[in-house]
Amino acid sequence: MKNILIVLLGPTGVGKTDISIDLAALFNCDIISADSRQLFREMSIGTAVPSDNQLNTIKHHFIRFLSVEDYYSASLFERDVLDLLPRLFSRNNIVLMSGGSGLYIDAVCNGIDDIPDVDPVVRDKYISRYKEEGIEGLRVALKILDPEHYARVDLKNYKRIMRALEICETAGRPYSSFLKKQKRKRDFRIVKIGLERTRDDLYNRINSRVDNMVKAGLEEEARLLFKFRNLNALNSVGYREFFDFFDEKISREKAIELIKRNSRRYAKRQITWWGKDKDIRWFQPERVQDIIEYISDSVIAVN
RNA sequence: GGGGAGAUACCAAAGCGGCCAACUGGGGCAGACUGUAAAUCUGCUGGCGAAUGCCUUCGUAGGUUCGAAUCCUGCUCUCCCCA
Repeated sequence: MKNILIVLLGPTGVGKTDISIDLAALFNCDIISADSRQLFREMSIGTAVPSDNQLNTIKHHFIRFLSVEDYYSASLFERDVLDLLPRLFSRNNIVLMSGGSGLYIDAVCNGIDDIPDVDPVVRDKYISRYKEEGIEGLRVALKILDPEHYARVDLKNYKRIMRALEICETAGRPYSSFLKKQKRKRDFRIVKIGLERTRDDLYNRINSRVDNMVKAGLEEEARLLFKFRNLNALNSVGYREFFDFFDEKISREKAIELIKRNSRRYAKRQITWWGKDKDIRWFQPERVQDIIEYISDSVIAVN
């Protein structure tokens, strides 16, 4: 096990991109982006993809390789990354994965259970059931189809219930029967590095980054994607708020304000997500030198 | 100078004698989350406490009352109208 996957994570706006470029240049490795929105080629300003310059210096994977109309998921990401890694490791025993999508990172590090794909017809069926009967209708159905999961899910979260129902119906057996929750063994070492800042610092950076995105033409980008507004990829901070502005539901100023707030909230959720992961070693972004040392020590420990 | 309106927790804003530590919204904080995850959902938000609870609040100083954010008086400040 002399191959190492360095995972650089942290909330939006901490400064992952710049550091990942520096680290990749130093260790001469590629970067795997673990970001569920940078996947899409039609989106770039609002998703803060690395600059052209950065993309030209370091080889990035999983950035802008899909269309917003394509389906993608954490498990596909796991599969694709695991397919790619052997090739990257054959050139260098270090690979850097950088991103903020916790579930995607989790899928690569620990694996995600095999669950059948959902039949779109079934999905539509439950969506309309939700529309007609509300969450109560979904609960009733789940209680019958999967009492075990019913006892455990957040019964106020319709997406959770819906997903379970979809699986129950397409698979013909309870959703809970698929959840093994076993960590997959990987044939490479994983070193998780988290970037952290004080809350004030982070929020200030997020706020001004949004201003910069707007200056860079976020509104125009959103306008071009307006027609895709119902696609999941566009249910993203920075776009949905502008869509509401285009619909004249809110003012432009309000939209920008909400983008900032929602970005802050997103960052908070990311921090909560990683809070319980004891394997993460946290660093202030200014301490790049410490990060480099930490990585070097890990490499030595492996060899 | 004269007349009127108002001062409520981080902000906005209800409450107008007891059910008020105080509706609601915003902001914030904390958390959940195995497939749409930049999504979806939950709790908390005067202080102390695990909790029954206790302590300090509704500009400020007094007063009325068994009891006041709510009524009365003085003071301070803000806003509006007339001059």
